[in-house]
Amino acid sequence: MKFSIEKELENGRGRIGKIETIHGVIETPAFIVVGTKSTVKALTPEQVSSLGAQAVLANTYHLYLQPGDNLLKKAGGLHNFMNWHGPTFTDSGGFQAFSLGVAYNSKVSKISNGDSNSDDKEEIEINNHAKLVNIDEEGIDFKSVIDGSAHRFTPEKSIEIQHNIGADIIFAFDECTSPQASYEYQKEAMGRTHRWAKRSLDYHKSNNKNAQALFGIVQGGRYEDLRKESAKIIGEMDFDGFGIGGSFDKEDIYTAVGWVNDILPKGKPRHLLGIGEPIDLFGGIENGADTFDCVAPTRIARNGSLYTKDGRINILNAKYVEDFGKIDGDCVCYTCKNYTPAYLSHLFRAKEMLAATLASIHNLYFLVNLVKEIRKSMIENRFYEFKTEFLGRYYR
RNA sequence: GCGUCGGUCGGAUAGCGGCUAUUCCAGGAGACUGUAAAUCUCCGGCCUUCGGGCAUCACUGGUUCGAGUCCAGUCCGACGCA
Repeated sequence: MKFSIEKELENGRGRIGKIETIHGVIETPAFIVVGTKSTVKALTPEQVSSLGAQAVLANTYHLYLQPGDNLLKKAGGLHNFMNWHGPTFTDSGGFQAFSLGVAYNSKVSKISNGDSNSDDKEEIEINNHAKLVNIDEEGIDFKSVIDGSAHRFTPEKSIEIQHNIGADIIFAFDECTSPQASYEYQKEAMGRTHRWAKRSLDYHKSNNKNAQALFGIVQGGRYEDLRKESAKIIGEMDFDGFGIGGSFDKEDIYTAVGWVNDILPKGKPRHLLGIGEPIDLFGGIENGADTFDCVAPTRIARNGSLYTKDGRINILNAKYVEDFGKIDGDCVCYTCKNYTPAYLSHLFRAKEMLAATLASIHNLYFLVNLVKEIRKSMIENRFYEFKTEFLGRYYR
């Protein structure tokens, strides 16, 4: 993998660049499409490609459980198996430390809106009994979400699995924490993530035969001193690039990204893990993130929500039943060019599978294209104007 | 005409003398940020000073401290017999 910066944002940390992999180039900044189980839900790779996506991110935990990383190896790797021949990423399974841990069976999101009350703490207590993970210094015991069977991930194991899966860019094994975790816990988990980063890197260096790139992951929650410490420690390790992970406060994701990116080495790419609301993309790019991934566009699509330039809409609302106009104004995606709100409304109400496909195409196009527009605005030195104009309309 | 069974929210249901009338679907709204997710949450008689108050199980009476539930009659429906 090779990364180059072509231009930097004036009065900001942003950059325009490109990541070159043996499976193709990613022009950054870029929105990476999530395909957890080696498929972008509801879409064929041809559809993903034709809506403009440059790369796909799959998940180590899920593919390890099903169909198994050895099967992917036999299939000739992720690209061949899923018939996506562009660049790919795999997440390390570190997010599942959170989603199947304290977040299991709860409403806790990795993005906190600030207010934490006693009810939440009570909920966390309950979840400690239900959770499917147990974390110790050496690694994480996971229970399978498929059949409840027990599995153990260590940094070495995660990298071994990712080598078998064969994505172009892979991530160090980390622990994604809850935004509600205490400072003390964030610090403890961060220290563990740093030790795991070193072990991930060591294992990778001595076993990487396929020119895969390894990204280290910065943690530290919402605390400035921890974020900076993490960026320094991870940034000094010999990774090919970096992920910025973990939990954030909704209002200052960008602030935290800025703290980190001022410390990380400039010449290597930075991936902001799991972030992807329009406002977050502007904030992340402005503060020096190069790539993003997020389940939101495909998940909310399947649940009937669509991005429009005037904000999110719920196509299941009664007002769309007889709306034969446009879904999103002058949008040129396949869905908008060919179908009306009334038709999508019908497909969702009738629970037809095409609903998920058409909505996913639109939402992915919306975000992929938004990042491309942001990139273009940076090239043309009008990033701030574009940001003000877009967000002013989106959140009006 | 006789007999049997039955009428509970838009539909389908539970409820077998007692407290807030159950559940599913349809309907209305909301949520979703490195996917446990084609998922989840809330609303659904009227009034309210937000404490609560008043209704309601086809209809009319009755029994009872208390009735969707028991009794009688009426209306409606299904089935059976003529």
